[in-house]
Amino acid sequence: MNFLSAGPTYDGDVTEAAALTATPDGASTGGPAVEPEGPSGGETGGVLARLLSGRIVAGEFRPGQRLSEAALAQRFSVSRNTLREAFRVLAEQGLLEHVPHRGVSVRSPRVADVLDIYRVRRHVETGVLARADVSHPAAARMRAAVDDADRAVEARDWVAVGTANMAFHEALVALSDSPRLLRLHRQLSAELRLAFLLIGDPQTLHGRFVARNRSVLDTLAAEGGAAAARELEDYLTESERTVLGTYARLGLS
Amino acid sequence: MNFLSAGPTYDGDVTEAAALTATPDGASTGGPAVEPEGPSGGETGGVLARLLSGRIVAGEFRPGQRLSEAALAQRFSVSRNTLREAFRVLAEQGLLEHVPHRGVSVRSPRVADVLDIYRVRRHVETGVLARADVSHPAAARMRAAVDDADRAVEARDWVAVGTANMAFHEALVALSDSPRLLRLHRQLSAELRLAFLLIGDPQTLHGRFVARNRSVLDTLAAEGGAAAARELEDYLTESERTVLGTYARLGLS
DNA sequence: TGGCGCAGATTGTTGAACAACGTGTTGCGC
DNA sequence: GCGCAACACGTTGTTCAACAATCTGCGCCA
Repeated sequence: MNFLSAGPTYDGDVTEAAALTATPDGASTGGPAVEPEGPSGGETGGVLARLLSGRIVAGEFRPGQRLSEAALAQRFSVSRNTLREAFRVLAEQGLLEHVPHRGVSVRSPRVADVLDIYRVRRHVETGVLARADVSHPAAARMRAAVDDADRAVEARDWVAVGTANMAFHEALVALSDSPRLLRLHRQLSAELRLAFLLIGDPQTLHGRFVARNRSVLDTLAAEGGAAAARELEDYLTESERTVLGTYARLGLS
Repeated sequence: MNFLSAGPTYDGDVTEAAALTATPDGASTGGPAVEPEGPSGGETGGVLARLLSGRIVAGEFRPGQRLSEAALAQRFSVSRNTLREAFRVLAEQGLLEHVPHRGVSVRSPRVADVLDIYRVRRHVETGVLARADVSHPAAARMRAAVDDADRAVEARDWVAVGTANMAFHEALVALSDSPRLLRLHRQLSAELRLAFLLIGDPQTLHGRFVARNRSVLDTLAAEGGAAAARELEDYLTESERTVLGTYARLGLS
């Protein structure tokens, strides 16, 4: 049976061609950060990759889910070839998994991936923080993210809490003024978000660490980068333990 | 004038279809490293990307050179669509630069890129070294790379010196057991090699630091990771200064 | 029950075609 | 002669249809 010809099977729009005419979302949180990089452009391939990336981390395609070339090509009104170019980009970024004659699926991070992601995050974030300059513009963005998170917690808006949390850590890495570290961190965040999608429950995962963000920031201002880095390391390790615990409880990987 | 129709203009083979049937080269230096990752597979797209990657870092395509889709597709006997998939992979890795309606060209690192690459290298390599375990298998690979480099210096084989030098640093990062750090480092090395190709002169760039590799390794064994990390940091900074000096002398970027 | 083979579906890749965009050139007016 | 617009050409962006190769699920037979 060919389910491609059955139009009414879809839950959403039949096609989403309009989504490709404009940039899907800001992708980044803050204003004019470092970012002189990126595969940006105006052509469909790059736009499609960013669009898909946003949909994936938003949970529209769940971890492990297979993405059919024919179905998605029709859904976004692009050719299979153009879609495959976007697939290659996202596979290279670690969001999709490509198995040669079996197509692509949304990456489903294993325990080993979670361990590695947190190891690199600790490595990068503590290193950046230890060398950080408190007067760097990104420090103000960290402060703003903490304030946003507080407001979101008060409003019980856990999605906004998660967004503010990610903005905090991204601003933290932006302290380094390194486009490559920032890019690496974005990819790690995206991968980690897949792990969060896999285990669900954004409240406990994000909500618990809002106060600690503020604490790290205060320590940075009061005692300097080294002390803040030590605090951040403990914080990240505890976060890792929470995620791994949930993995174990759910019997994953 | 269309130089595509002029067959005898080529210096090499007219087509290189045979190059796609087998893996081009080991890509990695050592044996079974960490590497559970990678867009590997058996299909042409992935093989082609690795093949092109090897050619680029080997200097067959020079930094800044434009890569015509039609010409390369014919040269490697693949379709433009397949070639474009490989282009997207390599652009994502930072080896190629993609400008929307102007095609791809080999990335030509600017001073800002060199600064950033060395910053991240220092960040990663010193961090790994500081936490390193001397009994890790990768330490033996570091030792082997140092020995190889010595032999290559004696034989005045500067290409082999460069290879051994890169093997040393890759083994160093492998001490972390982190696939993501290793992957990041490989990309940084590839980008840095583009900078070396841009300024030429591999002898002074690689040959000067062979002895220091051994020294770092000895310090690691004798005094531990922290001391070795400090030494490596100085070493990398001096290497950076050499590269930037050459950039300035040549009036680049 | 357990393996075999077959049919259907999906991916991998190709070639041709056309639209869209950049670039260099020609020719015009000043 | 010089600046500038129109044009022609080459290249990239994208689509479509087709076919080979591979995977998957199912029925069949022993």
